[in-house]
This record gives sequence, structure tokens and C-alpha cells, in this order.
Amino acid sequence: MVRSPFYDKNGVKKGAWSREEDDKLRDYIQRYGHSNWRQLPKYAGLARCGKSCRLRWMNYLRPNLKHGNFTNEEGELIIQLHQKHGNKWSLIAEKLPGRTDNDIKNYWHSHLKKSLKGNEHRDRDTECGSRASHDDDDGDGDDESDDQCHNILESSLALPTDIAESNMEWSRDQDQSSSTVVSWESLSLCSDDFWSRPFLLENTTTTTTCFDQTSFPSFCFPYPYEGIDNLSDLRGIFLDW
DNA sequence: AAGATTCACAACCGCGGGTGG
DNA sequence: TCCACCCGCGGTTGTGAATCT
Repeated sequence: MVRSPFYDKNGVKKGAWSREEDDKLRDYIQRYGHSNWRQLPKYAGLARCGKSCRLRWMNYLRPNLKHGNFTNEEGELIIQLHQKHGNKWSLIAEKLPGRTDNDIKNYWHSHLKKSLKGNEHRDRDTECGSRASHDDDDGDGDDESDDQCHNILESSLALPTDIAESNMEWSRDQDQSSSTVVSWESLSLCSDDFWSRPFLLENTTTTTTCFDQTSFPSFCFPYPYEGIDNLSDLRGIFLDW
């Protein structure tokens, strides 16, 4: 159901999250918050990019998330809100506690849009039934009509109110911050999109440069020790401190 | 029973906005 | 004003599961 895990050319892990990764991410965020997604994977000991961590947390690990089927009430509300706001999924998600924008977006595309499409077909058949029957004679016309409907439904601005209303009838039928900011000098050596930049301890050439963390006062290490194991990182912390 | 098709949804990608130097 | 960094959003894709033929 999800992409198989793999490593990209930068050594960043992609694809499905393992149980262990979930645990690491959850534990880290619960303890230290997520004030800096980009640096989080390094501190948490994850071979992921910050963007991936954020997505996983927001869409799956965050507390109080609802998983599973949408209720009729939720579906109804989504239709109403989509009619009002269009594809502003995050806006819609704010009105549905426990649901993420991604969930709602997926639900819309897999359930509601299809049903609206069905209603649209009915409406069109009512308005010009003979034409519709011609289109469907060989089956090809249906695909074309689907595309037309698709275009309409892609934009909520173009979504006729009566369609949405008719669909509502169908519906009835059925943190604490870790104050992290540390200026990592080593970061300036990196380039590319910051989201995909790896923060991999495993792949850095300096990881073998060890130091005794226990020699420093504990307040020097607001993060789990395993996330700070090279001297340039340590230097960044002290420069900022 | 087996292959084809569709469904459902987790995850990725690219873009744009906000912010600070 | 410009630029880089950081973040969040919305569109899209990939793939296992379910269903159909």
C-alpha cells in the first residue's frame, strides 16, 4: 500500500516508515518538540529528511488523530466546506478535529468527488438525455464526459451549488519547544533543497570523531546524545550558546 | 483459480509564503 | 531590496488490498 523503503542518492531514506522509525520520531517530538523540522531527523537519529518527518508526524503520529472511516456527518461537512473554500484542505481540516488535510484530500478524491461525478452524470442526463446516450454508445463518450466532469470538479469555484446540495442528500443516505536553534557551520557546506538534504550521522565522514559527552554539563545537550556525535556539531552548539 | 482492474491511502514532490539577516 | 532558510500546502504518485471478470 505504501512505497517500499529505499535510500536516495544522498543516503536519505524514503518510502514506508518502520515501527522503529515511528517510535523514534514520536519519542523525540514528545520530549523535545519540533521547532526545527530540518534538524529534527539528525537529533532523533532518523535517516529521513525533515519534510518526511513532518509529514509522518502531521498525518499519522500526531496525538488525537482519527484513523478509519469518515462518518456521514464528516462527509457532509467536507462537502459544505469544499463548496465554500475549494481545495483548501488545511482550512477544511481545521473544522474536522482529528482529521488531517491529507486524509480529507484523499477522502475527497476517492469518495466524494466520485459521488459528485455520479450526480453530475444524472444532472446532465436529465438536461440532455439523448445526447448522453449518444456519447455512451461505444463507451468512449463516457470517458470524455468524465474528463469534462473532472474539470468542473477540480475547481470548487466552478462547482454549481445545486450539485453540492444534491450531493449532501446523497450523504444523508448513505508543544513544548526545544529552543533548538543552533547555527551549524557545517550546514553552509550543503546545498540543494534543504528539505531533502540529509542529516545522516551514519553517512558523515566525521562520525568517527568521538568525544566524551559526559564531560560536559547536561544543559549543553538539549537533544538526545546519540544525535550529537561529531565535533563540528558540538562547535555549533557552543558558538550559539 | 488467475489475471485485470479499481480502490484507498501513505508518501513524495514542487511551489509559494513568511521571516530574518 | 534581495536572498536564503524554513515551513506548510496542494497535487500527484506508487502500491498493497479488494473486487471484478
